[in-house]
Amino acid sequence: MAGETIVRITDVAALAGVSIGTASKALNDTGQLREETRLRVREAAQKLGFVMDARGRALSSGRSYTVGMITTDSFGRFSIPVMLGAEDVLSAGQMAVLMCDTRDDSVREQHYLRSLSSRRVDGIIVTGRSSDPRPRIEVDIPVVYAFTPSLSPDDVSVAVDDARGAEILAEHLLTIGRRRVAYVSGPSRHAASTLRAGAAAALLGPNLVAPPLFGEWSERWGRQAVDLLLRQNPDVDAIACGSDQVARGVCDRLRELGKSVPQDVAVTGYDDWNVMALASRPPLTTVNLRLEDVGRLAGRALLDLIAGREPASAVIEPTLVIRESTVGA
Amino acid sequence: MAGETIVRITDVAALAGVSIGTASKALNDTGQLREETRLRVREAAQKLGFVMDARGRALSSGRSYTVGMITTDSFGRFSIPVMLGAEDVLSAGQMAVLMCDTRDDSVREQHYLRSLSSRRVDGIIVTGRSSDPRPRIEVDIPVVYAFTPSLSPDDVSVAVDDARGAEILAEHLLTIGRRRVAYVSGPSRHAASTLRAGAAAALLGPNLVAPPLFGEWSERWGRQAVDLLLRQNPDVDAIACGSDQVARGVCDRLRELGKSVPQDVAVTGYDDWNVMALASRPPLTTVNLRLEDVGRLAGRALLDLIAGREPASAVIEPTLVIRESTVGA
DNA sequence: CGTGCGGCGGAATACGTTTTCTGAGATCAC
DNA sequence: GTGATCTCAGAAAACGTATTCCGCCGCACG
Repeated sequence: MAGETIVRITDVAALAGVSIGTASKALNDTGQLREETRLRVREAAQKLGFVMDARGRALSSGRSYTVGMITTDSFGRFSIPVMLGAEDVLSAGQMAVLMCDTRDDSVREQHYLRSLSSRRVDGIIVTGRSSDPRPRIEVDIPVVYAFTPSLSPDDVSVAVDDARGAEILAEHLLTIGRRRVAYVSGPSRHAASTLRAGAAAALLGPNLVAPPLFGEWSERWGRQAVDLLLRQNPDVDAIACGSDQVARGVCDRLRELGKSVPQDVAVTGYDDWNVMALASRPPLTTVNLRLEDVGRLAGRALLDLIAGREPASAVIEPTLVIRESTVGA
Repeated sequence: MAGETIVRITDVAALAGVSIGTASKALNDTGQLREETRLRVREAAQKLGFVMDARGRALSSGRSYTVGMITTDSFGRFSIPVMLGAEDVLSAGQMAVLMCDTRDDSVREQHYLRSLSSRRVDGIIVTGRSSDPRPRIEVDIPVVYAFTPSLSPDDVSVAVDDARGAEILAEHLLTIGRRRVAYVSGPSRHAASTLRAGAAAALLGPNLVAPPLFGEWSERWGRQAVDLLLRQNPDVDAIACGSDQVARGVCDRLRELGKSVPQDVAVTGYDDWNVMALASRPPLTTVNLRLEDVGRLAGRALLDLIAGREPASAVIEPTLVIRESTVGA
């Protein structure tokens, strides 16, 4: 175990009394060998503590068993769960993952693409900060886009269903009997932001008391929005927010004004970011984007692509998470 | 550019009219070649868009130009900045980084160690969730511990100076004239937690109005702690907290009780976690752990180790970040 | 008893580099 | 003009594995 001289497949073959080609076949479950021979080789490998040299394998098989994970997000709040999910299924498939944080810099992106190409990775997963689509990357190996879909419909993307998330929350508010709903969104320049606001508005119809308010992704904006809103619509009975951060600000301000949540006003967030959704008073009803599932699916799709199959793009439906900000404690 | 047939060093050599060995030397700045020859080869490589095949290189040079990054932290709040810093200097050194998230599972850790060993990585960076030391990993290649130091003093570790961070904050509170200070810490089972509380207490001396309070890393605990504290010591004029989360809870509760921060009570956090420190009302004075610097230093240390040099362990001193929770707005 | 066939394992080659060793030519001292 | 010294570049041997043939053996069949 601790006798640390590196053991090659040659050594395994010698101990098992077979040729090195045979040893290779035995260890990889390829070729046609008697079961007994396979076993003998495996035992020899076991005994010697053989770990295959990935370099040799990569060179001769043409497969590096390595994939690149490119993110523009510096491993932020959204890309991390995606990466964890992807890494989970990839490493179960014996793939190693090279991390590439481009920081939204195209020079760095080029650098990483060269590095990955030089390493002959079997494929690439691309993810990022937002669910807005991005330009495709031009390489001739398998690529899967996760969370941040590709603009090109020919690419394989695993996205989240942003509109559906907003609808789920709107339905929930209607279900619990709210009829005077307001929508407090993030910045209008985010496609996801307007998409969600639009979907919610469409579903709420006349139950929406005012046009969606656009601002920023912050608690401060949530607090400001409450003031704006109550001035025009003092009888609002629910506020759907574009993010958990905004929702938390909304809750704080409502409490300060003596309105009780959810009795007077129900509040919903978006994202199920624990540090916001659970710390809020009261904890937030929100939707969970299932980003780990997005990552997992993307990982599987990439494995499929590498194996020569043709996975389809997919859209993951978020799930409703009900907490005390909409249903009485 | 787009004529995508893979180009090998052989092709470069042919175009430059030299042997493949010569081409290799020219591209790697090794051996002795006429400058003109080097140039000729480089131009040929340029023209053909040659990118070196890392597999061949790894096999024949013994260097994979790849390092493993092992974290127990699922890429959490602490490990991420560390990884970004490390990745920054490593990728500048032409190293690729394999990500390995062990999720605190020793089975997964073994799996990753096998994978890294199989890939013949040049070195490993180990990081994690807390600044508490951890057992070393037993491999015979260069390893540097970042943020989470190794228990063994023979290993190279880059750590944060936890005690010093607490002292800096305590000094700051004394400097602004506070003389009745309380300390609200995290869980006592965290070494870092007790270490910081101890260091602050020692420096504050008689200016500490009560023994440190231990609880958990949450806003809720911060709010509870305020109630406990004011019952016994209604005249407290500063509360130092074990984390920004706790401090935010403290601020919220103080405000609810009609105490103004910082006029009545100054509050300090710890970690400079933006989403807490900046969102708090008022924004928190805290210490920044400089985790990216920790990562960068660790990366450089690893490069040194790989190059055969002998870098020393280091401790990074946190910096004070002054905001409105201690100095009047 | 010869022919063909199927199951099994070995030999050889390929993968794309780096690196060491060797030798050809040029330069220099005498 | 001869031998020694240098400068440069090529030939060839690694590195560790996968894979493609090829041939051997034993068996069934005619």
